[in-house]
Amino acid sequence: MLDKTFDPKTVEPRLYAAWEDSGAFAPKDDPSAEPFSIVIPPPNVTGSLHIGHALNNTLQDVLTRFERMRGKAALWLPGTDHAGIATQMVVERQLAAQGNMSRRDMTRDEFVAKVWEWKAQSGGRIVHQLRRLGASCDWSRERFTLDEGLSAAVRKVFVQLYKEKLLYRDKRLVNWDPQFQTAISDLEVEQREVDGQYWHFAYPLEDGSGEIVVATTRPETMLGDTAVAVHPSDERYTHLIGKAVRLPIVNRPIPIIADEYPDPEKGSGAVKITPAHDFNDFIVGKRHNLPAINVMDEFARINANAPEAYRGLDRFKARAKVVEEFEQLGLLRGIEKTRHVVPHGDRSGVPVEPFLTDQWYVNAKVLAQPAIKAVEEGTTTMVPKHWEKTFFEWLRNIEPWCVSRQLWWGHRIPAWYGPDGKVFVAETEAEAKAQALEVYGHEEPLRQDEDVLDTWFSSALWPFSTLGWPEKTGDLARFYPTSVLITAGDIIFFWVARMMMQGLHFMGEVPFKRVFFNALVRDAEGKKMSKTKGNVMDPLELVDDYGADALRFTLTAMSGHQRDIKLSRQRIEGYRNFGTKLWNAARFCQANGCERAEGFDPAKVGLPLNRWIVGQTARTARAVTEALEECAFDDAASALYRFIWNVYCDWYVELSKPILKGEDAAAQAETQATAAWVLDQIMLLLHPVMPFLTEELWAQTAASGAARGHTGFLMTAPWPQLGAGLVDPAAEAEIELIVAAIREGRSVRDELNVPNSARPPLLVIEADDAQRRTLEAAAGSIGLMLRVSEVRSEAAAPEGAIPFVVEGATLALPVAEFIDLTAERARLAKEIAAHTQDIERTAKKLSNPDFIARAPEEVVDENRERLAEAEAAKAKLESALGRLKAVV
RNA sequence: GGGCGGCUAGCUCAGCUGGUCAGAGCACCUGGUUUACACCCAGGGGGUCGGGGGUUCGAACCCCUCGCCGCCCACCA
Repeated sequence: MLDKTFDPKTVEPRLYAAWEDSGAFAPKDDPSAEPFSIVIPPPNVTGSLHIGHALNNTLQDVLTRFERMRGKAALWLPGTDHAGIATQMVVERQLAAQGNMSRRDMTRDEFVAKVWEWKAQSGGRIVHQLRRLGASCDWSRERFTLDEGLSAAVRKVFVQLYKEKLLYRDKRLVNWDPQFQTAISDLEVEQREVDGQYWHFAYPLEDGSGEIVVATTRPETMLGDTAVAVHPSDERYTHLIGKAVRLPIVNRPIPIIADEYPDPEKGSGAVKITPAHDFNDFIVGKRHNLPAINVMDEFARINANAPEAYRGLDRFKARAKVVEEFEQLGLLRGIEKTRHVVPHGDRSGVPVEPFLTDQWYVNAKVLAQPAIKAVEEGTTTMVPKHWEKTFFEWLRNIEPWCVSRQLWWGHRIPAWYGPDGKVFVAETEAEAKAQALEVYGHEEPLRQDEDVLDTWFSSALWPFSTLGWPEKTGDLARFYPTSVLITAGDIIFFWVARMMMQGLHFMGEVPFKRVFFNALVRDAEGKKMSKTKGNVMDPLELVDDYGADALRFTLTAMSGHQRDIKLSRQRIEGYRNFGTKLWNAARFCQANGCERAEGFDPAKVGLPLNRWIVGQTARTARAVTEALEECAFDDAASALYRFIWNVYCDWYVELSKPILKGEDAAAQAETQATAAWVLDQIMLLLHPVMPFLTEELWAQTAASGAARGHTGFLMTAPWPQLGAGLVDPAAEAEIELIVAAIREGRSVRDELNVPNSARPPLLVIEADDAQRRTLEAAAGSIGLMLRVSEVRSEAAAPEGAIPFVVEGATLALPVAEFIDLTAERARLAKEIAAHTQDIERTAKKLSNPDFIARAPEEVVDENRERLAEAEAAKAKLESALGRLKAVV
């Protein structure tokens, strides 16, 4: 006998180990099986499982398990990302904590060795946490973005793009993170609104004839000013164009130039131009051939290009000093408080500095075109659809992608420099040397580029590099393009778009046919979870408290097309209860001898109740299948929930009780077999979402084993394929009538406060023969569920009987002695009012000639029927009310 | 400034290509020791579908407009 409740704590680890040991997570070898593949969004190797991962990976597992059961060769390929900056930070922090040793106190090789050491010890914790969720990844294929195969892929891509001139080295302004002393890409810059001020500085004219006032929020950059720009149409300054100002402090003459860039409406209309420290100024500088004077070093300290007194000063100290000096010089014309946005490094949190350096760039504009086209043509589709707009918006306005990082942890850039600075890009040093030999005619020492690649450069290759590319592996041939990508929307640019670009470029095919963007999980109040707010929900803790299945079902059920999910413990608890409900239904079946019968054919059952539940099962199987095919996870979950709880448990099990406990052996046997068969279908259909509970039930209902035609795990059992032929409309009509009679009858009893102990008969007053037969045949169930003594036909409702109308039939409960007449009058009046409203609305519609003329015929007919039914029901109730009044 | 989402019962949300579409779960109220389940069962109350306008025989659903809420992108003169 099953325990009273399912115990996830003991079952989950046991089952997971058993699945994993059995090899069931690997795709089956059968070459005729259709492939299905998902590559995991590789979590940072430093990461630990958060609720967003739980959502994302639950959905991947649901699809993987579903497709595996459907007989496909299903591969869910796991792995982790080396996460350049994040990991380097973690290890640096750890080093600092341990022995005050900084990365800069050791060689690059020593530091990288430390990181690997760290990775071996504590990296990849997250992949173990994924197992707790039940993730059926093929761990034998697990990859890491820095492992040898993936590194080879990175080098090959770099070299090829370079040869194709889609990757190049360029000196231009980058977003520089002074905290980490590295360039970062546009996407890693976060705009934060902060308090700041404008300082208005007067720059004296060289000829002593006056001054021109400029405003700035970054006074320290004036040390690198090389011009002052005014708008050509700005009459205030026309006469100054071509003259020069003498830059204070620096004491350098710089020209006043005319350019379209300054906005005469803003500030003084004159703008200081610092090409080396401002993106707009850089462009202006190019136009006018201005020198770009870089006045900072990689720590954002003032460098030797500035006057002596400033050298070595931090940018903010320099700022204060510049302001002070302007004041002393009597050239400070004003200070104005402002609130403005300042770009910050998303990892470091410090303001980034536009910085003039040599970096490697990818020509994303070119690579973007096929990616745009693939989505436009639907080769790759996005769910929810609106993400496609976001995708297009970014790709159509894409800028060159800065891919070099001044870090140590990552893929070292495969470029070598000769003594004269000539660059040789090659997959190996040997090749680079060979190239150099060609050029120089003799051997020259080469120096490899110190930088590493943006982490996302390797992530972009993930869908094919993990399958073995550039080798022509069997996996690559079989599983690329992958079937679907499930990811969070916040990395659509970082990752999804770049995979599209690289996948199309190197494989000639999209990396995935469909992308599902899962929502962002927030707390119950809708706030973003964060450690500082203390509202983080730890998925592992939730698994401990409610079981993995409850969490999985919750996340699945809530993952509609919303942008975010508000998660509460209460929800999870509700779905935990759902699991228990099913568990107990199985327990009921077990206690009542419900086992699969050898050779059981659902199409051949005879009892209407059984024909009905078989049909409902077929409908549900179809609904769940279709939903999962469309990534409509919430629809799948709600179809399951409804069927299991509100159909199988609430009605089928209840209605079957008299049969199971009754005398008719044939009916009993058929019902036992049917109940067990349906329960099996339920386990199968629910398994992708609740794998543990269903697998355990499957094992514990082993009495059905032989008849199942499948030995071994539920997770490898075939997905139900139930034809529409199993739906029997006649059986449906019968059960619907019984259900409606019980519902209505209960409502009557409750509203009139008929005591539970009362056992009146249910009288069938007006009904067609079929209805009469159905109700009488179901007397056992109705008796039990409606607490009536019998179901019997009667020509007319006796005095004081309470009538109610169901599917056009009039039934009555003779309970006059128990009831409060006032309550009954109120009940009847309420019913009548509801019908009256319906009648009015429908009649109004039907009296509209335009409606009759223009609405489709079936809609008109439908309304006519509806009106007739409502009028009939109302009439019956009114006569009942009339009789009631007569009695009083 | 540009773009995107959302605004439906107290709360969280379903309602796809306009015609039983006004729903579900939770919460709430009432009643239940019916041997599957109190992590349960039965019944009940509750919404002029953000405001306004329009298209239509008919709009929560389509169009326009306004209003909030949230997100993304751009933007340190």
